[in-house]
Amino acid sequence: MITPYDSPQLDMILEALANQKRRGIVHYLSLQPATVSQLAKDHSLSLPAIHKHIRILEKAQLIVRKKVGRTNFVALNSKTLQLAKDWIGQYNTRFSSTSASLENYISRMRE
Amino acid sequence: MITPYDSPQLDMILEALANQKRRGIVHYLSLQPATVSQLAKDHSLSLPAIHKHIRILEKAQLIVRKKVGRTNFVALNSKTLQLAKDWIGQYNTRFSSTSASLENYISRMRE
DNA sequence: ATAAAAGTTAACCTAGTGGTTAACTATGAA
DNA sequence: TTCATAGTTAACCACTAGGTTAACTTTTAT
Repeated sequence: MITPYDSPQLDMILEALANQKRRGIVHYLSLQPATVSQLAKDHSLSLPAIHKHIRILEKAQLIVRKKVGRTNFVALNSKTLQLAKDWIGQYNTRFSSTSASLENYISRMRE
Repeated sequence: MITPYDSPQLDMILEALANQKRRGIVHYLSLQPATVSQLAKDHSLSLPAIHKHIRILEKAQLIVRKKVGRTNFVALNSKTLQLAKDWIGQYNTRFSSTSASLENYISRMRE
C-alpha cells in the first residue's frame, strides 16, 4: 500500500495531529474509549473546546463516534494513524548526513 | 528515546508536514538538495510562496539552508523526520478493531 | 556602470484555528 | 412535569496559513 504525499486525507490527519491537546486525546484514546465529557474533564478543556478538537479528529477519521442516548462515546481509529505512519515510514532517517550531503551538493554545483 | 505527545517541536513538525506542497518539497529534497529557485520552479510556486513554505519547514528544523553568494541551497534534515516517526511509531495500528472495542466499551459501561 | 538574477520583505486578502461565553437541543432522572 | 446532564451551535476574538502583487536588497554577469 502506497501513501502518496499528495493525499488530502494526509493533510487532515497531520493537521489534526499537529496539536498537543489532540495528540493527548489520541494517546488517551489509545488506552481506552471515552465519552466527550470525560475527554473534556481529563484534558482541562471546556465542552465547546473539546467539541472542536473532536470534530477535527473526526474529519480526519482518526476517531469514530457513537451516540447512545445523550452520551457520545469516542474511540481511536488506528487504521488512519497507519496512513501517516506509512507516509513518514518511507523516508530513511538513519543513514543520511544532512550537512555533508549539502556541502557535497554545493561543491558539485560549483564546478 | 521517547517522544512525548506534548512536544512543541512535534507541533511544528506535523504542522509543516500537514500540507501537500511541503510534503512534495520534503520528498523532492529526500532525493537531493536544491536551491530555492529550483524548488519554486519544480513545484509551480512563486518565490514568495515557496519562501513561506521554506520558513515553515526551517522553523520545524525539517530542512537546513546554506547561502552561497546569492544562491540558497536547501537540504532535508531527516533527523527531525525521525521525531515524528518516533511519536507515531509508538501506536500499534495493526491489532486493534476500533468498532469492536467501542461496542465492547459501551456495553461494559451500560451494566 | 547597468542590468539581470536570486531572494527577501511588506502589505493585503480570504479562510481556518483555538479559545471564550451564551443560548440552545435532546435525553434521563426525580 | 420539572430539572439536571450531555452535548451542540452561534457569535465573537486574536492569530496564523497560504496565496497574491509590488517594492526592495544583494550578488553576479555584461
